[in-house]
Amino acid sequence: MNIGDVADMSGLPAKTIRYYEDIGLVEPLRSANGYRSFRQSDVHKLAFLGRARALGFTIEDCRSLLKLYADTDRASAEVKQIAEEHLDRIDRKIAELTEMRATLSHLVDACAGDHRPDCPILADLAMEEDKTRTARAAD
Amino acid sequence: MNIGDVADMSGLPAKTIRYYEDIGLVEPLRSANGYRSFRQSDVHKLAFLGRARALGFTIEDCRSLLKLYADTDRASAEVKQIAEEHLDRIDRKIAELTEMRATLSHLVDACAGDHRPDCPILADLAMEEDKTRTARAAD
DNA sequence: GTTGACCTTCCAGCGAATGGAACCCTTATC
DNA sequence: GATAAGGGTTCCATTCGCTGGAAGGTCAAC
Repeated sequence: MNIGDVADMSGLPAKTIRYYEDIGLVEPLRSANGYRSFRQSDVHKLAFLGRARALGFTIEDCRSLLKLYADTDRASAEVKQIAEEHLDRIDRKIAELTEMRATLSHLVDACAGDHRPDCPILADLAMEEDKTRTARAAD
Repeated sequence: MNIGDVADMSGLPAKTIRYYEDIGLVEPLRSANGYRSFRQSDVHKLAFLGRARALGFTIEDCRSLLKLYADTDRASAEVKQIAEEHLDRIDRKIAELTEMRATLSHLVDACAGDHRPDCPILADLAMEEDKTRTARAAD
């Protein structure tokens, strides 16, 4: 199979597939004309990568996961550890964003959003000495 | 003030402050010896930037916000629009992460995490035809 | 005069692709 | 046989927001 077909089947852009070959995640064969020639197993691997990336695993995680997948003697504990660490990362990210969201939506609500220049958002960012600072302290 | 003092006061690393000068967010003066010489207003601007970045605003947002802050004829609507767009970005990101989290924690829970090789996490990533796929479909 | 803590510039790298240029291969059509 | 469309190839640059490090200049204290 050529790269275009594989792109269609795996849902990954051809560019990304080439990149994945570059960094050693897949190793397609080559046809006589120099075109990459993908086996069924390559397509399967790429789809695996697509799903792992969609779950937010890093490329290095993906590399480990593929290795574990290939190793039928693996311990599921190893896989689970990678997934749990990733889950932690996600939780930390969500917590961070949720905090941002709270502060920001607070400020947005307080802003009239009209033609006048007075703006609690700017006042907060500038840490001006007014009620906005109190609002921040109250968070 | 030299960059080290400003770093301490603003909470930003010196490297970051130099970078912000590079991209035109601050324009400190220069002393005779070539050292950057920061005014009080520069420090204020940098602290503003630090807070805006902590809320997740992009550098380009920050540039706009600084411009609006400097413009006493601004309409608060302009500030609010930037903040609301950012809030949307945050909401979309949170939604994305929350979905990842749900799927992933599902899989983690289903994985024994012991010495045996059987692993629903890998099975799902590989889209193997078993109960895991059903679990995914049920999400 | 020498140490050590500052400061300077410039270049490279992170993650994970993505865009584009310049060029080759294949197939169909005129 | 020429040509055009639609594949494919490589390589280099760019994104975002810094961060690290090398190589060197400056300054105050001892």
